[in-house]
Amino acid sequence: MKFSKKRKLILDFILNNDKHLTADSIYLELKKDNPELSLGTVYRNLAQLSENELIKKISLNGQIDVFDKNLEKHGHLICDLCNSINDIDISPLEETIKKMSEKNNVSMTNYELTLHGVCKICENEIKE
Amino acid sequence: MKFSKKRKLILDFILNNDKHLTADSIYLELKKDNPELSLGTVYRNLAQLSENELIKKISLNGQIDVFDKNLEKHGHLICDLCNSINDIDISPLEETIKKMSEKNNVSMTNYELTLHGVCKICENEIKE
DNA sequence: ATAGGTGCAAAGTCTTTGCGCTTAA
DNA sequence: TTAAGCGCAAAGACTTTGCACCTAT
Repeated sequence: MKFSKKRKLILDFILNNDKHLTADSIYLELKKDNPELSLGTVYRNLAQLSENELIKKISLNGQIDVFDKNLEKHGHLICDLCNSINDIDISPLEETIKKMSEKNNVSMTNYELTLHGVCKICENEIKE
Repeated sequence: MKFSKKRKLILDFILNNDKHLTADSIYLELKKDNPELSLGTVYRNLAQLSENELIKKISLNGQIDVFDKNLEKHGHLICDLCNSINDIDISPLEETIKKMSEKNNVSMTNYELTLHGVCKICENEIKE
């Protein structure tokens, strides 16, 4: 994989960002300082970078794909109110899920867990 | 909610089918005997029926939504080879997930678990 | 030198929607 | 009767792709 200027730009942006980013949000943000950047390039790079496991592609609630710098196995919490996405540790489930796949007689290659609820920030706003 | 002929047609088809169906597959299948059926109607009915909890909308791996007659809480196994979707029992995780949401300090409303791997049928084909 | 990357715009896929007609309750 | 549903076709949202030019290696 070649490391073009655009590719570095996109990768750095993701690595230096704590949010879960959509292709479009990356495009819009980077376009501010790089007006010639095209959305197609962003999509092509996100595909390339996630194939090469430098970032992680997450298909959560259908609609929009989101990209994550956290390559570790983890779950997501999507807030019902603000739609924010937060990573959660799912190591406590690891064992049970493995057993489950054995019980179902399947050789598991991967799994995804997504919780829906109200995030801490929104919870606090309600209390006020 | 009114129970029009088309709505009954679509609901019955889902309830009498064991597969996880996409809007398009429902449309194509029903159109055979109901040539005037339109895809918009299928989408509108699927939305309506799942809002009223007669069927369940499942957004799995991003792209396409799928509809399920199984209203019980359950997980899904998507086969890496044939892309089939099978329901799996996730009751063994219930407790741990609840604890996890408490630990993360969020009021959980729902969760989804999807396993990826090789289903029994494909597994057997490989062995042969 | 050249395989791979880029911008741009067109096309693709899935889903929603506006409109005038139809139908269940 | 009338709110809700329908067919149709157009539009939306997100993503991919073809092409001619450019650039990292």
